[in-house]
Amino acid sequence: MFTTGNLEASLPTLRQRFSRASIIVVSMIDDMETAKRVMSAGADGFICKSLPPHEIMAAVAAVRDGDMVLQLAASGLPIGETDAPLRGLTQRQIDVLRLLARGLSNKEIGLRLDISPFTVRIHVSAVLKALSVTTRAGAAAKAIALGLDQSP
Amino acid sequence: MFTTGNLEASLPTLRQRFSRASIIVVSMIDDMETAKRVMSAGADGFICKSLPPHEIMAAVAAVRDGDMVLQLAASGLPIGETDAPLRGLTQRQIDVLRLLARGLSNKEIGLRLDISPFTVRIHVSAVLKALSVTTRAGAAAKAIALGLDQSP
DNA sequence: AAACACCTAGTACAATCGCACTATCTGGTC
DNA sequence: GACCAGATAGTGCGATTGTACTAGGTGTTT
Repeated sequence: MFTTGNLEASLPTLRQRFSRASIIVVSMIDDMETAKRVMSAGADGFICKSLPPHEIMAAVAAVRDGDMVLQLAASGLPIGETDAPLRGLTQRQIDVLRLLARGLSNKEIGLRLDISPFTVRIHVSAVLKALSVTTRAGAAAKAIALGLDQSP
Repeated sequence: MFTTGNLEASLPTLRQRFSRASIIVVSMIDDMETAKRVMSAGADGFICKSLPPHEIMAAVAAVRDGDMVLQLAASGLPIGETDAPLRGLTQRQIDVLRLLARGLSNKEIGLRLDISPFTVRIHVSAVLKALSVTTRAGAAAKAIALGLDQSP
């Protein structure tokens, strides 16, 4: 992500040095001509920063997934809503996540919740998938960010 | 990379949804207070866009490598390292911990810091011992509780 | 020079993790 | 009844983790 101005000159170099990165320009400028020039300079996306956060998020996600995005406030077409990550979690999964975020192993969580460690693994896998992470450290970080570190 | 303004509100969500990404804010605003607020919101770096392109490039590269960068045009001081609220940890251990707390594996951390995964394990073990935990999920939780991913 | 702290890199090993399956039971819905 | 979501429990397997060693390099301190 980037902004225009002097930085426009840096775009080709950026594109070259970080050829595998996604570059999305978020600018206060809401002008199609500027947008196209920026895209030509090597950006994968251009979005006006006056747009609501969830649209910016959607644009970032889209670019990360390989899409090219060019979205101005004047011609703003909606993309999608960002859902709260906790919405998709069941109560049991939250129970597991809370203990996971304290550093407990599957076996320890199982003892605490009085279920088999195998079952804990099922819940942990679901939690990782729901939070879009692949490790429990990442899940713990998100759990803390969501305020799940409080004692039950 | 990002810009301030409305986007500041998007940063926590961005940090959450793209927990493994590096976020560097490039802003026309050249103010320490703003910079610190942005860093607290989840950015890995803040740099004034009036700075010359090569400095911006260097900042981007540094952030990609795991450093935290806070660089204003006015106070030209090059880099504001994360001053350790984590006593007993070396700078390298903090580097590792910060990446660990985002869910990166030892291999990924090694690639990011350009060191062997074996060396990463050494640092991780030291971190776990220093934080009195036995798992990286617990370390991630403590790291966040200690404000590792924030700025004082 | 010697001691110390730190970063680096490797091997070895047990334990755990994460994923992909199958399977049963319950409760709610169409 | 059929269907589905959720919780439970298990096996199998490759990858990862955490610990315990050895070992070389750098830089600082005494």
